[in-house]
Amino acid sequence: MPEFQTSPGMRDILPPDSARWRHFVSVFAEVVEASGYGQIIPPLLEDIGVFARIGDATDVVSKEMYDFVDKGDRHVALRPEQTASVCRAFVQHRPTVPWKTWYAGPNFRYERPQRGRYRQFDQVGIEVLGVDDPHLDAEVIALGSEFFDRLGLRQVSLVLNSLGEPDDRSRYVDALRAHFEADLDALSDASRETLTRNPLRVLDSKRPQDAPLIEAAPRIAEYYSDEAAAHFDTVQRDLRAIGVPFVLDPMLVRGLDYYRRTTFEFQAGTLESAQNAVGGGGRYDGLVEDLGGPPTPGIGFALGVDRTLLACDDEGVFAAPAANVDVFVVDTTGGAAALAVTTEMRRAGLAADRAFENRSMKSQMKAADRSGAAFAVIIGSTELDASTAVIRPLRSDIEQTTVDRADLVATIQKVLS
RNA sequence: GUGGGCGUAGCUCAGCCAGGUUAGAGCGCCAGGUUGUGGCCCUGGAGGCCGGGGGUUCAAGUCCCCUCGCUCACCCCA
Repeated sequence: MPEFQTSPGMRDILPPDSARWRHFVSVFAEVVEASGYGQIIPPLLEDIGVFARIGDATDVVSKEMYDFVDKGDRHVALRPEQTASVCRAFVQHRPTVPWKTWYAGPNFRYERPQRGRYRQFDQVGIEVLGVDDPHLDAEVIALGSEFFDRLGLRQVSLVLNSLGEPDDRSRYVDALRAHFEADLDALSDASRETLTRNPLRVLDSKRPQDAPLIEAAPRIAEYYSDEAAAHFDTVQRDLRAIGVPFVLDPMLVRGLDYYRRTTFEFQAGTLESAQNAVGGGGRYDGLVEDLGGPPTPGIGFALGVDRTLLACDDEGVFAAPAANVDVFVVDTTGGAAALAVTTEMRRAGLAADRAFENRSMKSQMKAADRSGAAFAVIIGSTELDASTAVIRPLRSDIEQTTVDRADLVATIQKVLS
């Protein structure tokens, strides 16, 4: 074992995996920028107070924060998510609304790593601030669906719920607590523990023991105000109108305290139970105010890059990695000719690679094969003396040809097209 | 934070239960067979303090304890 390895829950993304990582982000950027969203790049580090507003009842804040005191005695934390940062930025810069933003980048949570869960994990997402309109909820949700579609992932389902207005939500939480406390013995130990911190999350328990009591629990819909009910109705009608399939789940309660009204989650059908959520979001109308700004409605979602890529693997979305280069230059005369030829090709816009250390032709040809290049250009002493080069197709049975060095780049460009 | 499984070559793993001379395989890598040509085949080579520490023993990759790491699950979340 080497002396140094990646810290727990951190990992290197190596080629060729890094290529699909970049592809993922660029597809996302295409989808949301075509809908008027602009990229925001918040810092990785914020005053810990920014994230504390996510909610004391959440593990994300209470146990999983990567926080420390810096040399200036500031208590800071690596961001566990980006929504709070976006809201902080809104309060700080006061852009005109609607403020439609997207982001991509790593977040940090100090948890035990497992499949699809890392301490440093990447998310892409969008946030819209300053608009209280159910049609926006529908747009945001639809963009998430559109992205998975564009990525090529098929088995993703959209789960939808509404937590009601804050008042509705708190009346419901009270009712839930009363319901569970009336029959505390029937609840699992873990859920009893959850109940004291956040009664809503008991609904999320997957323990069979809890199923009957959860089934018998009051439903959030019974506590909606007229406004909340109307808002949610419109969102559902919108989604049907534009052909975005979804399933309602009154038990969908998202983990972060700031959610209210519309909440949703994207679940991958190929991933097993607990880690099947590849993305989630909802309204967080009070968050900007909590951070010291004016009352401002907000909605957004975040998608987990790692988990979505796991789902992509299961569906074989990224089949064969593409070749890195068009041409591989084999030079058995010392290597200077390969330098000249690859440089000329690169300046002409071709992707070209070569071997070093003056290896044998056999060795260089093997490297050419491995590179995935469509053609090898071979320069030996004969070609060097005659100012020519051999063009050898590597992916077909076509005969190799010899061309003048002066015509080499033009010829390659022609055969590649 | 809790529990299970696993740490042996660059990678995937065998060997451990029933300790015994020099620790293996496949793939990958390098070289040669092929004095100018990749893939297929053949031959050879490099590459291991068997995760680390302690213990038992004449003897430990193998048994025991501790520790670190990875992994899966719980919890929580993306």
